[in-house]
Amino acid sequence: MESVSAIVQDTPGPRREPTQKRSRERVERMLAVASALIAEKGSDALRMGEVAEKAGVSIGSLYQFFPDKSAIIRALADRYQKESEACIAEALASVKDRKGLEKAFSELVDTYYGIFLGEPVMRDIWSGTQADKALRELELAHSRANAGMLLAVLLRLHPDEDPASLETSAFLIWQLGEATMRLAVSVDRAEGDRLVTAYKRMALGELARD
Amino acid sequence: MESVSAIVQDTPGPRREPTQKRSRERVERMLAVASALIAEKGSDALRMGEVAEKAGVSIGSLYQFFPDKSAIIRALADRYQKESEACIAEALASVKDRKGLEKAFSELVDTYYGIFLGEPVMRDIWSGTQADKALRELELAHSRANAGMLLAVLLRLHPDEDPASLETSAFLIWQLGEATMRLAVSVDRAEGDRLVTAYKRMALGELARD
DNA sequence: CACAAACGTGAGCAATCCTCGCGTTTGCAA
DNA sequence: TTGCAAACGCGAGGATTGCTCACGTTTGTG
Repeated sequence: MESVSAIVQDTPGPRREPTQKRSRERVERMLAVASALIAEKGSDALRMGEVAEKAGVSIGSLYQFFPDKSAIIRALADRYQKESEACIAEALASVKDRKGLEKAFSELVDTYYGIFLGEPVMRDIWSGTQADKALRELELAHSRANAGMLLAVLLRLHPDEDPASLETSAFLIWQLGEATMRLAVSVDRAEGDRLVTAYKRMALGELARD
Repeated sequence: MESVSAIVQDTPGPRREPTQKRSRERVERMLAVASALIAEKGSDALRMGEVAEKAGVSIGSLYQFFPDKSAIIRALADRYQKESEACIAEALASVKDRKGLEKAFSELVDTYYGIFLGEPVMRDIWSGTQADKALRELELAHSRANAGMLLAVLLRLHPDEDPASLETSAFLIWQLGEATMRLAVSVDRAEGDRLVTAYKRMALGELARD
């Protein structure tokens, strides 16, 4: 938690935190504009000058709250991560046995796939196209956090299994799930659906391993 | 094959093909310098001016043979792909039955992992950090070609299986293998080894599906 | 030897990220 | 109310870097 927020905001140096109501609204506008521009043209084509102009602020104001371009993207990524965490927690909350885990996992994958298909910004940010070290580290931190929720269930269901082995399984299953999502949304819909189905089969096989 | 070479060289517009011996040697120097710089500082930090300077050529000469920065990286990627293809073909050549496939696949994964660990340039290029559309397409084309070799074996071993389903399996297994490699080399060695082992288990499970 | 095509050059253009010095507004305590 | 420090806001311009282009040089060929 601590380290994640550090990656989100503080990499090149601290920036002013908006304390007044006026500037908080301005920051919201900046993020909204950035999100719209990424949805439209992709994060590679995001231009700081355009964000400032469309948000009705100066370039200087933009840099008062975001230390660099990547910080805007990381801030957006962090919002999506909060939604993801809630979504995963809800899906896994009521799991009581292996059968329940399989059902919950399968539905979670479908939900995630739907989110990936429907959220162009999230898709763009996590499309593995980021030449940005801080963003890669943030993604890894998010992924570990998400895998951790899966691990918690596995530890509960398999208390006599080697915890380190379960952790590796959970982490890999989660990472490969994200890789599958990225791949599935980059090919046509029919192939994407088949890939997600095949992934679920592979992941469930690993989850069923005793 | 046709489309791959198109992605490698011709995206922003054709450039001169080196016909004289002298210029071929110069192009080799440019690629060697670029490779060394990527190994040292990563492809994000590759500077065209530095490549030209260290190769002892002018910036203009560099752009006569590579239409843009990404073309240099794609040219290097293409060389590694040729090695990969040979490596995969050799590993899968003598597969006669399912048992043989499992052994060959397992060894192939180990070999690939070793290559990833030992080749900083290849690791960097395929680290999923490329904000470069042409390079992403090239990676997909390479991956489909490699998955195709695995598919050929599967079709041979399972002639009565649905070919479309086998193709999806082969493609996903290959893509997730590459994802696992990228992940494994980005964490510490011990965790990387565990992840590769877990991946092999998952992939072999999918390969054994009848 | 003439000449066309390939080769080689580097100053400089254009795009873009980000800084910095300075003016303005806000909240608050006296 | 008023004085003031801190927060806010601004945008010209510094710095970097990918890439172009007009021109000079070398090479192969009839």
